[in-house]
Amino acid sequence: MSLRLYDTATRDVRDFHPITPGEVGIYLCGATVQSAPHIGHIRAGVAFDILVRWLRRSGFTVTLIRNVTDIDDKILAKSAAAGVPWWAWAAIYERAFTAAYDVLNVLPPTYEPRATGHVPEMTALMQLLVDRGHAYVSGPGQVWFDVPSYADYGSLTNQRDARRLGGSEAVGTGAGDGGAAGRRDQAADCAPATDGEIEAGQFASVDPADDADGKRDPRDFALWKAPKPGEPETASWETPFGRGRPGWHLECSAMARRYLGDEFDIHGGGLDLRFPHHENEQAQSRAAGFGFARHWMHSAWVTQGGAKMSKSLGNGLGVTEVLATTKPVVLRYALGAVQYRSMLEWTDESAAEAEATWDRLAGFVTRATERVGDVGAVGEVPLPEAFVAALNDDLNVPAALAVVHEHVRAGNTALAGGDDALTREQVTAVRAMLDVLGLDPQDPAWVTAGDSRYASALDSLVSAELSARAQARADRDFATADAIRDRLEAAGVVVEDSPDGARWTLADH
RNA sequence: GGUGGAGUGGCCGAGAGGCGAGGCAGCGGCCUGCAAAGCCGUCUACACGGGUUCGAAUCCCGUCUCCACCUCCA
Repeated sequence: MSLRLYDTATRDVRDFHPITPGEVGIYLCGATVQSAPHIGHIRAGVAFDILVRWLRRSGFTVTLIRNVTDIDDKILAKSAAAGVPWWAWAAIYERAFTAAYDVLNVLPPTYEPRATGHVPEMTALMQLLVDRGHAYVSGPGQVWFDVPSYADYGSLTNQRDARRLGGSEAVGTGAGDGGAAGRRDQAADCAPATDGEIEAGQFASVDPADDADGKRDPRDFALWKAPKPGEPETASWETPFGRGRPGWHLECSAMARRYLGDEFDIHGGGLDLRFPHHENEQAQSRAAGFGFARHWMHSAWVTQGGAKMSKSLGNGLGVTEVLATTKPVVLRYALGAVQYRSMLEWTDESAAEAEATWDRLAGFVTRATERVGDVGAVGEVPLPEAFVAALNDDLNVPAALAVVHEHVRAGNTALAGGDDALTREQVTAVRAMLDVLGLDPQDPAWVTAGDSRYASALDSLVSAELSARAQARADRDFATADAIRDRLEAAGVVVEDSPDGARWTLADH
């Protein structure tokens, strides 16, 4: 059974076959570094990290390009308000994103290009579009993509019929079959009464400067933006079309081509990027003559109270904020445990549940490892068939975790029954599976590095207490034994008795 | 108005025509001096109304509710 992935463009799950056998090129829309990352951003990072890990585990060589948008309207506005150079502002948040990805064990991309470093590539792409009649210059530094000139506009998100705002081309193209024509007519029938209203509402919030700058069709979008009064000199670049800065969409088309070629396998990002960002990217690249992405993947949001977490709503839960009360590995578990196309509701309860479940998984691995010893690297050990099938089915992580839990149960039973061979077998399988999800409890990423002298001193002290407690228990002096346990608990040390004697761990909180 | 998605047990969350996913919480039991951890059992659900079928959570028709995108967003 091979990998099957949902494709946003075709709206179905289908077999994934890379252009070059054995190699996969992925372009992932990364952060616009204008503010600190919230857990929604990181969910996307984790979702695609699981994809990358799974592809690699399946034998593919993966090239992951995740961009950084380090120039845009909000970066300019916020940095100006703060009295900080825009490039310094961008750098602050780029570091914040990198730190968040790292702490959650999101593997670094093969390369992480910045928009500002790719002006030549963007200029070349614009030139190509102008030459082919798909872009026009309305003034110095102001370049637009000509939507009506590109008949296939709207194909990614199926918006063709809806976007009649600028003229008849998009509606009139193609013969279409009877059914499609019927649907169009139906849409047209109920349109006139509300058309004007939609149009007004639709573009009410568009920057007035854009309209004033000679856009021919309301749907046309900026490839290059002329500098606005008051913007810093450093925020614009010289091009044959005049001085200006990149439009949001152009950079991704240009960088994807630079690092992955004219056509590549997978383009990913958050669901909210589908339109207009990805629709526009595809239009630019295909109008320029390139195949661009063959497969589109979009991860769903993290919500709170049913509402999407977003910068504009201001309800984003910062990664730093969450990590104050939640272990990084638990946050990763919580963000990764739901299938990537499902909304993930974040509550205190969901975080607590993730912690309880994680403790069960990690607890087994810890106890089993103490019993049978470290089983070593698990990156190559065979994975249970059901686990493989689950991930091959559009990365069905919940189903894959069900397999993990079955093995944990079998492992716990083996552990309790003293069957070391079986325990070893199960802990190996459990770790191998969790490793694919970036959640191997023995992964160095999750080990809190501390001064080993502290650990060693603490172990000596706790061991002494536990020896005293063991003696008290042997003497059936349970009052003393329990007092020792209570004292340790008050100090944040949790004691668990087992047939092999007492073991201790540090409490989570 | 257009486009896309969702409604599953107390909660989270897979599944997508027949063989009870899994987890969390609760309850009962085993184990334990007591706990903790673990194991076993238990709570048998698919928004609503029709229909198709030997059989529907799953397919079809209709209805209701919710969410998102269409403007910057992961």
